[in-house]
Amino acid sequence: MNAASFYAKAPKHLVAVDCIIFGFDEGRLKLLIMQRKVAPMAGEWSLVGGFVQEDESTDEAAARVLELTTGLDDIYMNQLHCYGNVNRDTGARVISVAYYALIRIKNHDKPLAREHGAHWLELHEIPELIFDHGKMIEDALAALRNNAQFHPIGFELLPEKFTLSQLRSLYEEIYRKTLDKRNFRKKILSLDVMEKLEEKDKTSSKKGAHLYRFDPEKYEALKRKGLVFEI
Amino acid sequence: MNAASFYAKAPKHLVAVDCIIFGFDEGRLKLLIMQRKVAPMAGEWSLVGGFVQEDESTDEAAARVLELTTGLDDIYMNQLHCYGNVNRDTGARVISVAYYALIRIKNHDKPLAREHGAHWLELHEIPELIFDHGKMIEDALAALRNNAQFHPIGFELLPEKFTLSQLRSLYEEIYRKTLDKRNFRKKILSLDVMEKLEEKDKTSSKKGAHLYRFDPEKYEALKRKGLVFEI
DNA sequence: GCAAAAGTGTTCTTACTACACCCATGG
DNA sequence: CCATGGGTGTAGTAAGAACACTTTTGC
Repeated sequence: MNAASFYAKAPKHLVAVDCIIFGFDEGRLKLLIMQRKVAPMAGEWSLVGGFVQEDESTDEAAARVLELTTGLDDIYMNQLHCYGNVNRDTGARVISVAYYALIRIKNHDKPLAREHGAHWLELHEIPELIFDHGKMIEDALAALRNNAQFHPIGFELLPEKFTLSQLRSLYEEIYRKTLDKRNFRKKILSLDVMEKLEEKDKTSSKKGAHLYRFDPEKYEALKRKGLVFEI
Repeated sequence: MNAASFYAKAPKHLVAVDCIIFGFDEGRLKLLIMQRKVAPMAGEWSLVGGFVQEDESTDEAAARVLELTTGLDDIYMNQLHCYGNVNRDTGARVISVAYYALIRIKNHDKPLAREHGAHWLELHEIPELIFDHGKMIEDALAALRNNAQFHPIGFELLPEKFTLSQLRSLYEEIYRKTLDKRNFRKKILSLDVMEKLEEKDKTSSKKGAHLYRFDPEKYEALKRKGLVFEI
């Protein structure tokens, strides 16, 4: 077989990207989902997605789709899985590559999201979704849990400056269990990957809590020492 | 936009699967790689792969491709990652979904593999591969290491009956470090996921070593107790 | 002065690490 | 009888889990 027929003989497929967009606000993990605009399943709840174009990688397609609904670029994004069942999309055979993104919910373009019919919902509020999108969310949550344990990705969900209480309640949300306040502080501070700021946050207590900032250089130093971030 | 044009307007892509096939033989981790038959890059070393057909899922395509070269079905296989860069394949734009497979090297159909120009090579013998296949192997090794630590997948690479020394040397290969004999035995036996057989294997010692067999039911019992397999 | 969240240490238990000798057997 | 790999136990150390009170300050 020559090269031309090798490639020419092979079938072509629609390839989509779907984004599981996590945010953290008011102490709760949230997901950005939207109401589908086209048939089949128009009006039903769905993840944010789109087709991969000729001139873009799947990563680029996911970033484009994300920016279209949130106005954000340069955000943390990870490929989750490629969903390739023949009948997963009832409108046509579509292979979908799913990505999960972690965004600072305060930073996103709220009017733009509204315009696209997108809404932030807490995990327990998520309605039934089209196709295999429910499974995608389930898988993304599992991946987020695994990933958060050994990589400093939690910080992607918090504002740049945050208190230890906020950080702890984020991990409590991710792991769905309460964490001992003293042990958590001891552990995260022992890793020495954050800078302690002079400023205090007084929005949630009269005493005020110190603000911290994740320091990528300190994290690199930790890795150079051969130690692993684990929380 | 109506449904017809929504799907019709989207571009279609060639979608391939590539398999990183791990085996374990003579105390060494090995990979099955082959010499490519078609241009471009004919004759160069490559992973085993093929195009996803209209009527099969990506998982099915990977299983088909694997069976074509090894004669084996019902083998352990995991999706690794979808590689979607525009120019990753120099012959055409091809999106590739990579899978890694763990096989019992003794069981595969050797003549069939030879017929396809496939060879088992140790990790340090792997030549430069076409496209991004080298990166795929790197990623697969990292995934194998992560996965082996918390899931009982090592057993997929060993014969049904194996000695503790074989099991330990497999983990030494995967982790690329020596493991203390006594601590390893203590740890793996404490998990209680293997059945100790009466038979002994005398091929590598005069005294003979007890054979063990992985017991999926014992593993399920471990999980029910809320404990995690970790080695 | 009191409510509400911030901040702080110690003890106990458990799991991992390091380490060296005897055993059984085929040749 | 000896060379070879199989098999075993203990002591020290480090990390995680459990747990309660004092501090600050706005109202």
